[in-house]
Amino acid sequence: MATVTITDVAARAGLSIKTVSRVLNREPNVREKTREKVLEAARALDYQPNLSARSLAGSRSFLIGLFFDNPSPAYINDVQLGAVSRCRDSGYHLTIEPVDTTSPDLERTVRGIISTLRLDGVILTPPVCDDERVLRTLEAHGTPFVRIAPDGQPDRAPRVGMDDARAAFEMTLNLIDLGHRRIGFIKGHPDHGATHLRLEGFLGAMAQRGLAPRPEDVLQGWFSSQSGFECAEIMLDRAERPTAIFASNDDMALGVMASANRRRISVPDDLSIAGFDNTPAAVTVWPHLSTVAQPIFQMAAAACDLLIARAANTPGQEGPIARLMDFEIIMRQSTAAPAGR
Amino acid sequence: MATVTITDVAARAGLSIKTVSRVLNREPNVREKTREKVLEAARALDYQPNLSARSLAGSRSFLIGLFFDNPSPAYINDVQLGAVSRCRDSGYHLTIEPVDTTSPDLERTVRGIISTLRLDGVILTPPVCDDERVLRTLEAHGTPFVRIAPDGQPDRAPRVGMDDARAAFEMTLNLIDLGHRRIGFIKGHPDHGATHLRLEGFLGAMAQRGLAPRPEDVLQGWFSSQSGFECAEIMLDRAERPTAIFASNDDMALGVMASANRRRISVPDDLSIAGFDNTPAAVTVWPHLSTVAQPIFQMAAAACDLLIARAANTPGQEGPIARLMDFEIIMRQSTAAPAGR
DNA sequence: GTCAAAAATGATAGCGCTGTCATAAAGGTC
DNA sequence: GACCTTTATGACAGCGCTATCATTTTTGAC
Repeated sequence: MATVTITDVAARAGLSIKTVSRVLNREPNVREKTREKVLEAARALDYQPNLSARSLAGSRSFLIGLFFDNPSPAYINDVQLGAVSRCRDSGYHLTIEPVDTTSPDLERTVRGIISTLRLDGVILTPPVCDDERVLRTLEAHGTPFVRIAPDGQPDRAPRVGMDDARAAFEMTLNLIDLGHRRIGFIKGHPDHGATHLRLEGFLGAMAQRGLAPRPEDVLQGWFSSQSGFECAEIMLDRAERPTAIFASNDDMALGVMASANRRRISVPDDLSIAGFDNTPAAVTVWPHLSTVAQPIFQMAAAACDLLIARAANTPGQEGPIARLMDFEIIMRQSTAAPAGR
Repeated sequence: MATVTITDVAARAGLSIKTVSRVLNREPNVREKTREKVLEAARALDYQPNLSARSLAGSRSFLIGLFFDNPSPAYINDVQLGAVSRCRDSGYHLTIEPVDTTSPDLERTVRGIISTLRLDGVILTPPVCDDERVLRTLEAHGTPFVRIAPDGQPDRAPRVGMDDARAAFEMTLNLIDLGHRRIGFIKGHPDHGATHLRLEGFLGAMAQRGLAPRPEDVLQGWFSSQSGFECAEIMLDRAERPTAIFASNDDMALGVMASANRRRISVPDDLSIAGFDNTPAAVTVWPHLSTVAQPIFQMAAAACDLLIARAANTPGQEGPIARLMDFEIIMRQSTAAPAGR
C-alpha cells in the first residue's frame, strides 16, 4: 500500500534520484561506495520500481509478449515456464496473447497489442510464427520478435528450434534397427513447419536403409489425438498392417495406442508406437511411449534471452540468428522388436 | 512505429485532450456529437492508448496477474484462455506469474510482482489460492484477488468455483446405479481444496446408498498419473479388488487405466474407471474416460470479470462473493455395469 | 429576456521514472 | 600547485496520460 518511490531512496541515501536510477539500471560511472549506499537504502525501504513510469520515461517496457494459437497445452505450458524463468532474472514480465490466425482482424489485433503495451519483444510459437500477416505487422511496427520452430524463411528474423528432421531420422533408424521393415507414418498439421521436417527425416532414414514406405502407410494427421486414432484405424484395418507406427507427435501416437487398445492389438508385441514431443501424457499411458524430447523450456528461455538482450541494447549478434537446440530420443516400452522374427 | 498520441487525436478533432480522454474512458458528460468526432479522429489516426501512461497517471494498470504453481497444463491453459477472453473485451492484459509456494522467498516475490506491475487484480489457482502467505501479502498491499476453487475461508475474498462435493456425489451415484458395490477411490493432493470435497461427495453417495467403502479401497494420491498408477497397482493386486475405481482427477484415472492395461484387465468389462476434470487426455485414450467436466474457462472468465469491475469502480457487490458454476457428468466408455451380474 | 443550475469542455499539474546536459569531484602530468 | 582530462553526480525537462478544478456553454424556469 505505502508506495516507495525512487525519490525516497535518493533521500535516504543522500543522493540524487538520477544516481539512484544509475545504480538500479546498472549504468556505468558510479563509485562502488555510492552503489552500496543506494542498494542499502533500497533494501531498507523495500523499494520496487514502478514499471509504468520506467516504461513511459524510457525506451523499454519490460514486457515480453507470447503469441500463440491453440497449440497443445503441454507445449505452451513449457514455453511459458521457459520464458518466464528468464524474464524473472531480468525484471521482465510475460503477457500472454492468444491470437486467432484465421481471424480477418488479426492485423488490427496484433497492432493493438504491441502498440498499447509497447512490448519490448514478442515470442512466436507455431503456427503463429509462420503467419505472414503477423510477421509483417511486427516488422512494420519495429517490434523485435523471435520465432520458435518456424517453418522457413531462415533469414527473416531470429529463431530458435531443434533439428526436427534429424530427430525423426534417428527415431526412424531406431525403429528399423529394432527389426521393423513396414513402418507407418502419420504426418502432422500441414500449417506447422515441423510437419514437413519430420516427414523428411522419416523418409530419409527409410531410404538410407533401402526401404520405401508404401504410400498407404503415410497418412495425413492434424496433430490431434483424434486424427491419430483415425489414421491408425485405417492402417490397422488392412490385412497387411505395419509392425510399427511413428506419429509426428505424442497426441497422435496416443490416438494410435487407443486404436490398438480398442482392437486388442498388444503394444509393443504386435505393434510398436513412437511419438514426438515427450508430453506428460507419454508416461501416463501403458506402455509408456517412446518419443523425442524437445527442449521446449530451453528454446523459450533462449528466445526470451535474445529479446531481452536486444531491448537492453546489448550488442548481441546483429542479423539473422538461429539457435538449434539438442533433442533426445527416448525409447520406452511402446517400441520393441516385431513379433515372429 | 509512428506513435499517435492523445494530443494528435485532440488536434484532429479540434478538442482538448481531456475531452478525448473522457470519450476514451466512457466518462459521462460528453455530447453525443463530440463523442463521435473524437471516435472518428481516433479511428482515422489508428490511435492506440499508451498503457504505461494511463497507468502512471491514473489508478489502474490494466493488468491482471495470474498466479499459479505447477498445476496441470490442461487446467492452466483453460484458465488462461478464459481470463484472456475477458481481458480482451475490456482493454486489459494478462501477465502470468508462476510462483513457488514452497519457496522461502515467496512473500518477497509476490510483493515484487504486485508493486512493480501495480496489478489491478490477481487470479489465484489451486494451490496458490490457499497459501496463507500469498493471501496475506495481497491483502496487506491492497491488491484485489479472486480465488479459483479455494479450499476454505469462504468469506475471506471473492472466489469462483464449482460444487466439487456434489459432482463427486453424483458421479459416485452413477457408478453405484450401474451396479457397482465395491468402489475404490483415489484421493487428490492434500493441499488442494477440491481434494477434501471430492472425497466427501464420494463418501456421502456411498452412505446414502447404504454402502461403506473398505478402508483399503480409499487411497491417497497426488493428482499425478504416476500416483494414480501406484494406487491402482495396490488395489488391483488384491484378490478381491474393486469393480470400479473413481479417481479424484483425470490424470490419476489415466494412471489407473495404464495399470489395468498392463495387467490386461479389460476396461470397462472387468473394471470401470471414472475421473474428474475432463482433460483432453480423457478422450485420447481408449476407452474414453467417464469424468466430470469443470467449467474452468467460465470460472476464470468470471474471476476476471470480478477483478475488472472492481478496478473500474463499478459498484459491484461488496463483501464476500462466491460464484458457483455448473458442472457436467460425462459418462463415456470407461464405465459400465460390472461383469458377472 | 434574465438568471441560476446543470452540463460540457478546457487548462494545468503531476504520476515516477529516464535522458540530456551541466556541474562537481577526482586523477594525472609537469 | 596549476592545469587538463576523466569520472562521478545532479538539475531538470518531459514521456502520455488522468485528476482536479476552473471556465464556458447549454438548459430550464420564470
